Amino acid sequence: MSVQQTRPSADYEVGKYSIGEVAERTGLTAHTLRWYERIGLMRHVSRQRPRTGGDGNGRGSRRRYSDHDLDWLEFVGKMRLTGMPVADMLRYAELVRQGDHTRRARRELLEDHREEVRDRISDLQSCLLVIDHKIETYADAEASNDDEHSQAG
Amino acid sequence: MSVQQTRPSADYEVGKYSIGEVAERTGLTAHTLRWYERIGLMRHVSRQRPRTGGDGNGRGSRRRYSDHDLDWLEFVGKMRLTGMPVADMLRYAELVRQGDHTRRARRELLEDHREEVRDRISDLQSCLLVIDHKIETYADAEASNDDEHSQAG
DNA sequence: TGCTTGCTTGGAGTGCGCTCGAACTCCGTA
DNA sequence: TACGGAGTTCGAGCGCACTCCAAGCAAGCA
Repeated sequence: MSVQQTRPSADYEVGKYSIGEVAERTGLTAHTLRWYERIGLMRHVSRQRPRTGGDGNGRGSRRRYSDHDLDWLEFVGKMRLTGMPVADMLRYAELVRQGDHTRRARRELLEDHREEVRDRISDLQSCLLVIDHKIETYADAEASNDDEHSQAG
Repeated sequence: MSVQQTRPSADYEVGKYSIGEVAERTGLTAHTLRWYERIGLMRHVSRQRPRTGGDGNGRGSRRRYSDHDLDWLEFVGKMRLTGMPVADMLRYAELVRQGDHTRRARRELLEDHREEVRDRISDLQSCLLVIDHKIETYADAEASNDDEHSQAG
């Protein structure tokens, strides 16, 4: 679940999972996984070289996702769930690729996003109160079997 | 703020506000207000009859929004903010138009939506923890000036 | 050898919620 | 009477985040 800075296991970067398996695990479609790679939201996923030769990059070569890839996808999934635009995630991904000296920028990006998420939560909570109130009003009206004729509602 | 079943004031339904005023008050654009009406998300807004005659419905007649319209727009705004799809709000609006016998259906629709909002809030809260954790990790790394070379992060 | 299943590519298409444009009308002020 | 500004209509266009398609490749199995 965690996206860590280092990994104990040596095969953390080894391609193990087909696109189908990853789709199933992440809930994303294979289409979306390929699209993420195409737009640069994921680094280039390693390919399985076909037995019939070639360098593993021609048509017909297959993606093999590593645990590292899965961790990244999980993180991306969380960010998407919080409504971070793909463009911002791309920016973050680029910072990661640029190396350690971008850590401060990444942290600031996340801090800005955290503020947005907090705002969003409080928006939702205040809307929830409105919904609760309205449901209560309906429940009361049903209970008392009244039949007033307002259009508001 | 409230969308009530009845209103004390007799002019609650009287058209008072131009589309520009309503746009300013609600934060929606005039385009969006007209679009809401077109798709049926608002009842037909009353029109100001031009002095040169006509029935007030030709090209050039102007919308006049009432307080009732503003209340409805505010409610719609809340629902939009919580991510209710326009199609669902349309369904709700149609139920309102159909009259009091649809109150139960409306309540159920709102209850379903409330569940979604609650789920959304808890999603956001759990994502917030992940973001917090990640920011902390970055802050620690910055504080200790370390320079490990992982790609994850 | 053929068949099926799963994968590959680049590019086109989709659904949502607006957003904008063109051409026109009305109203108030000079 | 002219002009600017706000409003009208219908319909086309846009940005986002996918989603799908056509044509072809690869591997397993009968």
